[in-house]
Amino acid sequence: MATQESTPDKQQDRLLLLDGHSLAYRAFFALPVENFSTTDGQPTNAVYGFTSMLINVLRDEQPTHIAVAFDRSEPTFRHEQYVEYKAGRQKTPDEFRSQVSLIFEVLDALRIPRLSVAGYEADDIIATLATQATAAGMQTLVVTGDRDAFQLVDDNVTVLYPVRGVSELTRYDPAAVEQRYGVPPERYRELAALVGESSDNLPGVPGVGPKTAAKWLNKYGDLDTLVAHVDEIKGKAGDNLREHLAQVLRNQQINKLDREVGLELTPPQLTMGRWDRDEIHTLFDSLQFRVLRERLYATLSSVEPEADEGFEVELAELEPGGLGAWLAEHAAGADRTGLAVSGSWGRGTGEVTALALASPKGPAVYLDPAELIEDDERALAAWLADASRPKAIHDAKGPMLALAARGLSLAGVTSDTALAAYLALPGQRTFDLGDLVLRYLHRELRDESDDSGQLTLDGSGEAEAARDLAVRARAVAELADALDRDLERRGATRLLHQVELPLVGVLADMERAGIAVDAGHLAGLSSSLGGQVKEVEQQAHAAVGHEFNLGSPKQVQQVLFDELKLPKTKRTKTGYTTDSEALTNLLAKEAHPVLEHILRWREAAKLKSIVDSLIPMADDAGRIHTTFNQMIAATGRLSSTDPNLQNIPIRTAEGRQIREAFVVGEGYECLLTADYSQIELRIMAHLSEDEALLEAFRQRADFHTITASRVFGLPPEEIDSELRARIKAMNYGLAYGLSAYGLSQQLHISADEARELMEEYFQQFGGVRDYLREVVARARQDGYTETILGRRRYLPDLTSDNRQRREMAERMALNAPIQGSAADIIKVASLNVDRALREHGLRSRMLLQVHDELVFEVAPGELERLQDLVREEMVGAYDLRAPLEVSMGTGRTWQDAAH
DNA sequence: TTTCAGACGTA
DNA sequence: CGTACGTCTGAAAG
Repeated sequence: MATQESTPDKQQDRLLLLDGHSLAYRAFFALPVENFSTTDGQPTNAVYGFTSMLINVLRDEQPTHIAVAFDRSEPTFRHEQYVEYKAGRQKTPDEFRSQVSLIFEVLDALRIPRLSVAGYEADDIIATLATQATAAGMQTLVVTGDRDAFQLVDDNVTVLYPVRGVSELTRYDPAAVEQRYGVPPERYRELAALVGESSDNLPGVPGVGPKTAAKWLNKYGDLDTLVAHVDEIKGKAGDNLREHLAQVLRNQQINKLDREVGLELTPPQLTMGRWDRDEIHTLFDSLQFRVLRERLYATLSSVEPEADEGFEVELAELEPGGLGAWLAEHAAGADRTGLAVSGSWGRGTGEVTALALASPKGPAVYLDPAELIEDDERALAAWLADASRPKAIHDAKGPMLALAARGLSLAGVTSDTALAAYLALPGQRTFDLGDLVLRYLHRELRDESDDSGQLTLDGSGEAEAARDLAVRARAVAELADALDRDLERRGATRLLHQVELPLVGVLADMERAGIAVDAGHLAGLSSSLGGQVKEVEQQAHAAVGHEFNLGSPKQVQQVLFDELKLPKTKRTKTGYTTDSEALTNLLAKEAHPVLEHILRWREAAKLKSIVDSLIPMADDAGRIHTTFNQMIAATGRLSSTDPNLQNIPIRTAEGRQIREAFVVGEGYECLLTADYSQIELRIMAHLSEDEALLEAFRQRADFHTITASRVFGLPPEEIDSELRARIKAMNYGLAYGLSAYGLSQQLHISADEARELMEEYFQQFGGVRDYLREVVARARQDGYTETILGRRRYLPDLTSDNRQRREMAERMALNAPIQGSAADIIKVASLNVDRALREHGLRSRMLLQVHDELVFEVAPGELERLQDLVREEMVGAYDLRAPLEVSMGTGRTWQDAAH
């Protein structure tokens, strides 16, 4: 017996056994073959699903031993016992058969042993190996889509059974089997014999399901005893049992797994060999598995032990006045200095409590700006503002605001590690320095210097805080280098250096400027809306005859559906929706006055809450400062918080009154708004190169009318508002992955009409359809989409076997290049406008960015020059095949400046 | 106090 | 069964 492989374990060996056929077969039916084929037509859905599952289970279970068992095509001993075994099964489709050898190739490339024995099924091989593994003191994990394997489950053997496709595995240990089937694993065979297994053509007792079978087995203890007492069973089920007893006993024979198959390898020999990276690369390339390849590499590297070192810092102790010399010695070269700032920031300002600089060579310094003497402060200011002194910092905007509040400016930031990580991982919502350091450097964000703790200044936490900040500065410096390499690999270096990094300062300036509000106007709105809310509330209560909370969807549901018995609306997780769309539809069917009251109340209450949230936001100068977040939106857009000034109402007249509260500030002449017209549609035309769509833009008349005129074959003047509205919905909906069903809902037309409309649209604009298809197919291959500036969005769900998730990812893939390219363009425009304002020495300033709109505060006498400059920079931000157009408006208030 | 769901504001 | 966000509110969970 070969025993040299088995190690007297300090940690128990874990054997992973997979049933190759059953898993591949599952994958084959779970993944649509249209989406999983190579460009030359080889179907890969089964290989893909199998390999994906294999990678996941390697990652999650980290087995020490592994093998994959396969069935043979020859008949098995079960056929000898029962000729009808597995009869009536559909012949395996050719598309599946051709993939089995590909799976062999994958396993061979990964050096994973595969086993099959003539006359036996994969299950028997697995049963044999699991039995031997237990005897050898190993833990076994069986991954299979065949329920017969549940009979193997015990304290040492666990079955992982796929649910819903191939992406999720349920763990069956003895307790889980018992909970699911009501019998312990050793009784599972007996239960299956009673219930039957249709896929094996083993009929059970008619009318007996798992529940009844479990009840019987639990009552009598086991199948033999049940058989002995078969005459006691009452009812129809009892009659059926007696009638089908022979069948049950035969089932029990057949579903018993053979644990003594003769095999060439024993469990301790089932090790994963050293695999060749190049071989994997070539194979996965030929299968066009780019995403999977990355996942595989990530999985195999994650198996490597995670180093848990910290950082060493040598903290310099400076004499007062010594900073200039220290900086000259340690932070004057072309190498990057790590910078960490502590303090607080927000609402366009901030406060620095401390700084740490980690020099490229090693020594670090900790500074309390409040305690610096004038010379040192001057040296620090000069160094921070010196663009030729490269710096790395994590999330620079806040520190910039805090530094600015002390009159310090920050330049020369060649890496913002948070921003860089956002470009690498745009779907992530937070970019914690500690997490990134762990991910990229495999290190912990903690002090590991020999002398740590030695340098206690006064027993307070100050020394520790100093070291912590210095560690952050050192970590940022090292992380910046790792991220530089990562971004280079992802093709995002230019985007970082030419767009995102310079934008940080522009955003900080906008936040610092804020926008003036008319406090009196807001107060007036609040009270008038408050009056309306109260009034409508009373009307609503009167209409139903009692009080209820209009703000509670739950109570509204109760009133509408329980008390008033109005027709049920679309389901939500917890009940029936009461959203405005549903209530409006309800109103058309069954007008009850309370419906209107609810709608009006909601509208007024929403507006009031916006107004009331704005009022306390104004600073002493009467200005409101938002915070722009540059690292939230997965598409590359900015977002705005605290307050969100990107969703100030504009659609309704009442809402627009809120815009009137945003006014030009003292010392300025007026507000100017400039927005791109139909930027997303222009981008769609540009990317698709659809000639008809490009031509529609060239005509420079109303775009929706022109496109409608093409679709309906009518001259533009005969396009009424109804027809225009339909095509407008199409035009916009396309970029969101709108379906015929969705279109029909939105336009209140039948699904057939909607389908026809889409058909007619694509007859004229077929290039758009081709483009949208292509963009998804390409993203599936690459694993990501890309904008015009190379901003990526990673969409692993494009290959999910869950239809809902996959289709969601497909819509994201359609939209991301369009929305993201628009974000790229307005970012470039903001940068160029900002630069031009300074070059021309204008005092006017940029205040807000609202996705396709920029808002400016115009200094006296500068309006005309500003308009020219803004138009030029916005139009020139990117050369689209459907050239960018900008419309502008001016006025005392944001509302007046609308156009 | 925190978290979730539902509703609704914007592009 | 149309993308991307943020905020408010009530209600449930801690």
